[in-house]
Amino acid sequence: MAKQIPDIVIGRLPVYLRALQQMLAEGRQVTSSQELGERLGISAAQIRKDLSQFGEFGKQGTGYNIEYLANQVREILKVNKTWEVVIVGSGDIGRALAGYSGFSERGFKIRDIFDNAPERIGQQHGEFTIKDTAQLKSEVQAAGIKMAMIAVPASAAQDVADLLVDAGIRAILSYAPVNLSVPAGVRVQNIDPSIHLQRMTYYLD
Amino acid sequence: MAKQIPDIVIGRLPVYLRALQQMLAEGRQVTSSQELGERLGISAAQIRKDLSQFGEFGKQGTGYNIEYLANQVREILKVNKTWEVVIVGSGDIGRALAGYSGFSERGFKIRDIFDNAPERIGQQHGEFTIKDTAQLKSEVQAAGIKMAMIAVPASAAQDVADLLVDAGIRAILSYAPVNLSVPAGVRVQNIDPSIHLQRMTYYLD
DNA sequence: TAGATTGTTAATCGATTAACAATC
DNA sequence: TAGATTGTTAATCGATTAACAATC
Repeated sequence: MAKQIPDIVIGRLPVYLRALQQMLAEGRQVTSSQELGERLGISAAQIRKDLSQFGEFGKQGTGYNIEYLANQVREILKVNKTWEVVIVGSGDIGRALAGYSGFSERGFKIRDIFDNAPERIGQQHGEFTIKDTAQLKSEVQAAGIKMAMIAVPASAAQDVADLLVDAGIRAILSYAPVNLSVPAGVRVQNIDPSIHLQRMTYYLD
Repeated sequence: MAKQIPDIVIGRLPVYLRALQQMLAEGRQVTSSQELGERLGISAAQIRKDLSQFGEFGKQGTGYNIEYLANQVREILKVNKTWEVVIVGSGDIGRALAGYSGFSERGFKIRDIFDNAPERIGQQHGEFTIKDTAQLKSEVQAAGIKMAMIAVPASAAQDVADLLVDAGIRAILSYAPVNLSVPAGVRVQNIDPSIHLQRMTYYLD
C-alpha cells in the first residue's frame, strides 16, 4: 500500500501549481522554495516538506525548474489528463460555470449541463444545450464520468447528490449551501460565498 | 487583550451556523453535539471544544437550544448585523453574485456592482446599475464599507485588490484564480473551482 | 432517580518549523 | 572555491480526541 499522504498536503498542491503556472506565464524558468513561499504566504520549509512526500524535484544551490516541477505536480494530482465534468443546475451559477474558460487549461472539460425544469431543457447556452436530468445517469455511466458540480437550490441538492453517486460520480463540487451526505469513497468540496464571508467578519469591527 | 481563538475554529463556526439554521427550518428546537457532529462529519468533542472557546451554551443532559445557539454563533461571528459588500466585475460571476438571494439571510447585502468597461457601465442587472470603478473609492469610504468580492479576470485582480485596500476594504472574497498580495490586517478568501476540483482528482483513478 | 449530555482536562496525535549535512 | 538551496531529521507547536466529573 502506498504511503499515506495527509489531505492537507494534497490541498496545497493545486495552490503551488497555480503559482508555478503564473511564474511560467511571467517567463520565469527557475524558482526556490523561499520565493514560492513568499508569494503564497507559506514557509519555505513547508513547501519542501510537502514536495518531499512525492520525490525529489529540486537541485541544491539552484532550486526548482518551474516547468518540470509544474509537470510533476500535475502528474501527482492526476491533472496531466483531462477530466470530464457534468454540471447539474442551469441557473446563474450553473451557466457561469458552463461558460468559465479557466477549466480547460487546468485539466477539466465541461461535458454537459443538466436541469430538470421543462422550460429550461433544450435551451442553448453558449456551446451547451441543457439536457434533462433524467438522462444524466445513462450518459455519466456510458462516458465513465467521475466528477460533477452541483448548482441547484439547497432544497434539491441532496437529491441531486444521491443521483450523481448512483450514476457513479466520485467527486462533487457543490455550490449549494447545505451539508451533503454521501457514502465513503465519494469526495465533496463545498463553495458557499456566505460561509467564506462569515469567516472574515469575526476579524472586522 | 482577548484570548486568541485559532482561525481554524473561526472557520468552522459558519458551518455550524448553517447546520443550525437548517435544523431550525426543519422545525427542530434542540440538538446535541453528537447529532450536529454526525451531520457535519465532525467529532462531538470538537464541536463542544470549539464552542467552549466562547462560553457555555448548552445544558447537561439536554443539549443545545438551536435558536439560542444560532444567535450566539451569529453574535460571535458578528453576522447579527448586516454587512454591506461591493462587487467588482460584472461578468458572469459578478452578475451571478449580484443576483444571489442567499446573502440577505446570512448577514450580507450587496451594495453595488462596479466595472471599468465603458460598455458595461450604466447597464442594468436586476436591481443594480453597474457603476464605474472610478467611483468606487469615494463610495466605499463614504459608506464605510469593509467587505468586497472580486470577480474580474486574473490579470486585473491584483490592481482591483490594491484599489479596494486603498479604499478601506478589510475583507476580500476573490473569485480570480491568482494569489493576491495584501497588507497585514486585510483578510482574503479565495474561491477557485479549478483548485477545488484539483484537490479531488488525486483520489480518483 | 437514572440516563443523557455538557464543559473541561489530560493524553494523543499530527502538522509545522528550525536546523543542517549534502551537494549543486 | 564560496554561496545557495535542497531534502530530511528532530524539536516544537498546535489541534483533536478520549475520558469523566458535574449536573440537568
